[in-house]
Amino acid sequence: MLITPESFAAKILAFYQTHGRKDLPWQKNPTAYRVWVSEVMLQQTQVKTVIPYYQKFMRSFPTIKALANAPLDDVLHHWQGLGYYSRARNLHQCAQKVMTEFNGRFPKTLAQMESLPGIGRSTAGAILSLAMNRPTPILDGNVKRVLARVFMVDGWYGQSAVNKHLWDLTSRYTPQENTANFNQAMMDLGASFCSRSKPQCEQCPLAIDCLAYIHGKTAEYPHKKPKKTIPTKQAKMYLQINPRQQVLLVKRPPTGIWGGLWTLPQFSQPSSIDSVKPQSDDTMCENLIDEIKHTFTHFHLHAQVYTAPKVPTGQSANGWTIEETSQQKWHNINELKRLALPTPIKKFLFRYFQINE
DNA sequence: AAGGCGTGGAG
DNA sequence: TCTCCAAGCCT
Repeated sequence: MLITPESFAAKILAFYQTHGRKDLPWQKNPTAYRVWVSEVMLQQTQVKTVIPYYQKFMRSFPTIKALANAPLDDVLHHWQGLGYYSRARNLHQCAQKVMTEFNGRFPKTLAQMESLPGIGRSTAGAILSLAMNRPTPILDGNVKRVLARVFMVDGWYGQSAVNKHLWDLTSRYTPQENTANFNQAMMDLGASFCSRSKPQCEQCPLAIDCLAYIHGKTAEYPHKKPKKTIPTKQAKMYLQINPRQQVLLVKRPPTGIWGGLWTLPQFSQPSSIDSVKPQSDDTMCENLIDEIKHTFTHFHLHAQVYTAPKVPTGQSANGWTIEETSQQKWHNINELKRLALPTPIKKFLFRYFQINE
């Protein structure tokens, strides 16, 4: 016998009263702007990581108008270290769109909300429910985990059929009343008792209704994503300093890895061959000074950093190709801390030039 | 429909 | 040290 939506909502709302989080920075006077910024920052990012970014961001861009009028580079700088930088670009574009197309106020329908860049179905639902108390469901990782266990949903989240099933479930079980508290509580339950590992089912209000718990299979749900070995990309980076003590940096194209951020001029091997080591060309007078190893979601980066009097241009030997860039510029050393730099590049540069922070 | 897109915390 | 993956969206 499946739990009814009424009973489900009642239990979750009771949980909200006793265990719900009510003091997060974006929860005091939760305007659409505040909820939106927090929700975008929280995409695939933990609360603890987000909080300091959120607070600094709000001090710098207190209103959507201020955000829309800010240079994109400033927004990217505030996003430095958070990752998934297209979020910052979309956030900026979205602010401008809300200003010009919606007179500076977020729309109130789900369809209009979802039409905005960087706002998908779940983020739209979160803004509408948490900031406007409209009865829209959400489906973030926490809600997915709770539902996958309570209803023993088979399959991995990445499969569209599974995602659709979970959307059907959250739509059916999200109440029309008190939707804000319900949605917040579902996320809080998923983040606390119904955690990924070692869930505390004895304390969960849904324990007696939870199919996974009843069958002793909470550890099996949600199903894990199939693991794949990710490739390693080799790269050569060049640290070039001119007589005025400036360093040459390139701005990466808007899309792709590290989109819009400043990094070192870089040669890459399109195909990953782990055994092939890049070879220094003596005529270039290169000096290997450091090595950068960094792991992304879908590949490892293994880069050698060289100092060179001049960065090689065009097609290099052995199939090494220069990475596409949108812009290049000499930067003063003392201005590096104002730029949006990828984390491993920032660590290298700050270490090399002995910059603090 | 499945893969691209960051980083750091947890175990 | 290594694996897994977190308040997803876009293409």
